[in-house]
Amino acid sequence: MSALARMNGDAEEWGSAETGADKEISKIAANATVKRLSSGETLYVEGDRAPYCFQIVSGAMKEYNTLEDGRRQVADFYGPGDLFGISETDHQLHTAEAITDCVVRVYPRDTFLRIVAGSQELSQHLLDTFMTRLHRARDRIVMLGRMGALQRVATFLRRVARDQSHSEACTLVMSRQDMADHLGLTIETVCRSLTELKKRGAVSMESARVFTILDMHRLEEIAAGAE
Amino acid sequence: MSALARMNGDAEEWGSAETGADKEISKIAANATVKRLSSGETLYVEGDRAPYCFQIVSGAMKEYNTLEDGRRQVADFYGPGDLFGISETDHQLHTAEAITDCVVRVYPRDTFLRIVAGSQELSQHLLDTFMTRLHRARDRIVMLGRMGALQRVATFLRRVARDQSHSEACTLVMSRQDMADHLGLTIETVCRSLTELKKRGAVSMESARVFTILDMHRLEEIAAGAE
DNA sequence: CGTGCAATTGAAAGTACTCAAGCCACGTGG
DNA sequence: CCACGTGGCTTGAGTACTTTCAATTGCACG
Repeated sequence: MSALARMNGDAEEWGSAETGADKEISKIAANATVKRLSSGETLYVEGDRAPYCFQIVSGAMKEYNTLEDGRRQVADFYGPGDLFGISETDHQLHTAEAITDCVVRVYPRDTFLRIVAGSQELSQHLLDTFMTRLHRARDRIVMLGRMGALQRVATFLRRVARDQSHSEACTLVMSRQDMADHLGLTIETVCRSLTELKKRGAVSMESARVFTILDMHRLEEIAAGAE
Repeated sequence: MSALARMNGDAEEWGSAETGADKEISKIAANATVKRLSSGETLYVEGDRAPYCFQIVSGAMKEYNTLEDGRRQVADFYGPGDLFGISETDHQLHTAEAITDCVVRVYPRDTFLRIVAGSQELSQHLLDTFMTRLHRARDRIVMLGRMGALQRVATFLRRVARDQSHSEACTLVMSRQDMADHLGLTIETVCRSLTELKKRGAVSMESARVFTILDMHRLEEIAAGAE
């Protein structure tokens, strides 16, 4: 289950009643405080000391890097259940900003890591989370390194649709700018690619933030690189 | 310490005598068989079942994905000490190929994971490894998403030089094709970028595989995006 | 001293970017 | 209630950069 799915609140990776790590997780949750963010508000900035790590209760966030000249690259989007703000260093690698109004749990980093280390189950779970995230990051590396604009946008829509797992009317929680920054394109190129996908009958757009896949087969062909 | 450093045998992340996880690691090493590969030989292919994971004893390897049309994206390079071929799924995500003649240790995946799970220290270590790898993958995402060709090549050389940690005569273990596939460029663009870096006096090249940084400051400017 | 492969260079073509307008939905104020 | 402004989205024209295709050079090896 990917972050985009959780963005709609469809599932919870951490803190749900399903996993076997419940008791352990409640130990961690006991150490959490809760913070509310409005859309656009930033939670931390690249380079900050990182005494806390975070978990989304509701809403959606993005993590990104900013280059000297202001260009941005969003590393990932997160939704309900997702844990973020934790790395092998003690400072933040990215800037985190709310895409929508959010509620996040705040864990003291040291406590969090200590509790995780003490539970084989949690360790395993956290390791899986990072393996999956690495997997996703590498998929994006392939996309950024070797796919054209149309292919990137098609791939992105396909993933959003799959993650939302209902065939009708998928919602984009993020702006065109965020999509562009995620896909390594400009706003304009994202728009043009969407227009092209409409022109080819692969998708339709009910509004700027709502789309429907009309022809999954064609969309997949395009995502796979068909001209 | 990054993979490129280990490529020269400068350090060992796993299996060195330095870490505190020695006894645990020896338990794992006891389960290992050893395999020799010649340069160009492939160890596994994307989609293969993954009953084993691997660790380089000597030599250098690359892990890459191939798209339908033959384009490649190399996910990472690995050197002595590096562990690879392991993920959250039970099939391989990449193809692994020897860049030079190699010796690798082969671990049965299940045994490996069981032993790791049984040791807090090893779990911690493996988690750190994956966090670091995710960190590196995201750095590359920024590079691929937002940097131009010259900037990518400059960044790459700087990293190679830093990892080899001797200011003179750095060695490129990989071919131009591998560099191109790593940087999301074509061979030709890599060459032209190298030529441009020479022209600007940032580096010199003793041969196609050996370079020296003449002006680190300028190289860093270029890597940071100076025109 | 050829042969063959890797690396480099050149010219033409293509793709995404920049800059510049328009468009559209929505909220505000007259 | 409607005109107006704002911000996000879309479209267009020209430019810059990377790729593609095509030689050419350089180097290791027989």
